[in-house]
Amino acid sequence: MTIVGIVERKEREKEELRRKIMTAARKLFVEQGIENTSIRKIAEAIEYSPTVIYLHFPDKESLLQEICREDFAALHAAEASIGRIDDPVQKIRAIGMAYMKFGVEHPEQYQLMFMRRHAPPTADDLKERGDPTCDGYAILEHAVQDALQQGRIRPEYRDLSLICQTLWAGVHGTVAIEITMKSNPWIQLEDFEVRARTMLDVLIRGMCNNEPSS
Amino acid sequence: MTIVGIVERKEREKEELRRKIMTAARKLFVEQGIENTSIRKIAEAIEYSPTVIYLHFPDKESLLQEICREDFAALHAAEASIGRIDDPVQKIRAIGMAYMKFGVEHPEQYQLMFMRRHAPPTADDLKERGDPTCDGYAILEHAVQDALQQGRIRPEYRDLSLICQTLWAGVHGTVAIEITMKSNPWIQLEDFEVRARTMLDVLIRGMCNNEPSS
DNA sequence: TCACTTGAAAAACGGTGTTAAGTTAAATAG
DNA sequence: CTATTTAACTTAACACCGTTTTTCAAGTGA
Repeated sequence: MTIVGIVERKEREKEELRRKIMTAARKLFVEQGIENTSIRKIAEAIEYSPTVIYLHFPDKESLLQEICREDFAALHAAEASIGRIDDPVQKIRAIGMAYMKFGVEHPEQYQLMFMRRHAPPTADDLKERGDPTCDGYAILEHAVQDALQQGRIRPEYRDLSLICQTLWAGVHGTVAIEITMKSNPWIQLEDFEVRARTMLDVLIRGMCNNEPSS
Repeated sequence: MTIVGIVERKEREKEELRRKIMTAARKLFVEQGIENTSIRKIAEAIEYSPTVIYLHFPDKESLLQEICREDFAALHAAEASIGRIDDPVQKIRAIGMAYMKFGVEHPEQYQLMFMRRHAPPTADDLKERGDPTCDGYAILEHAVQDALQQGRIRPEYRDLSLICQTLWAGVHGTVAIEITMKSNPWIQLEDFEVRARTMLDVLIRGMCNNEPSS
């Protein structure tokens, strides 16, 4: 006769192993880079055979996406941790700064999230759960919405998502260049802090009505 | 007795094969994507054994970089083909547009050039030839220099390379997002043309002194 | 005890970049 | 003309990779 708890213990163990895989994988990503991290190395790190990974994830891409999902949550948390800022333009600035800071402090995760072509939508995945990226994106959208409503945005920009995507492109470009070109001997980049601040200044000045500059 | 021409013919043939490898490789990159292009596939395309490629390039990375170098020349040509524009700010706008156009029209090449971490500098390569990227970059630098001298840049921006890198980050972000996120079902991007134009407007308005907007 | 499910591992498949060892044809020297 | 060297090229192999199939052993239910 089977004790009731036994199946629960099994599920718990299974979940534990899944977690073990994901944390080991992320650790390897961060320490050795994404393309140097193989299924076999992950398996070795957790002291299991490579095949057990396939009992928890259909393929490597899914494992990546699952890690990605958690990292999106981390980015969301970073943005959400910004205290209440009443001035929506200052809020936008703070969000942009938090975004870029996250990017350079977690370059491997950032590459996973924003610098890889994503796999086509598997239809299942489409309905299963909401867009993982939109949490963080929604925070920006909200701030921009506020700015729009308070008449802080220049009149020629009325399209919310166009504004957001332009801001996003600016900060993304700054982070992406830092990650990609940091080790490039041909280009000597200015200090990242300075570039980040300059980008935000330029974007905000270019999009917003003239206000007392920060 | 050795005919003089014979060694030259050999060199010519060797150079021909080298060219054949590079054009086949680029063709495969463009048609099937970078990560789907293997040494073996390139070899098959030119109807030689895989090893012959290693007689012309020390490794795959070097082949990539060599192709990269040619593509930088193409980008340079695209920027250089811009006609003479006297207004330096308009010139900057045109350069930015040409850059972004090149990026979306040659996404695989663009990824090769600007969206991969480059290998560490092999010391030999350092002295051998100049920076391949600086040709295109120099054009932008020149235009910004003009704008600076003509007092078209806001007084808070005096550092030439900081200005250039900020502009670059903006247009790069726009292109990179287009390439990476085009196939992402979660995000529906605005029309690329619109985003590109908006980015340039915002950057220029944010950096330049107020002038009659274009 | 015996059949059956289940979790994990071993082995294998087809692919990758790369290297070492052969082969073969051309160019040279005597 | 013939022998030898050289160069171009291929074949075979190595060590990886992601993934699938097969095998195995331990636990479960009757």
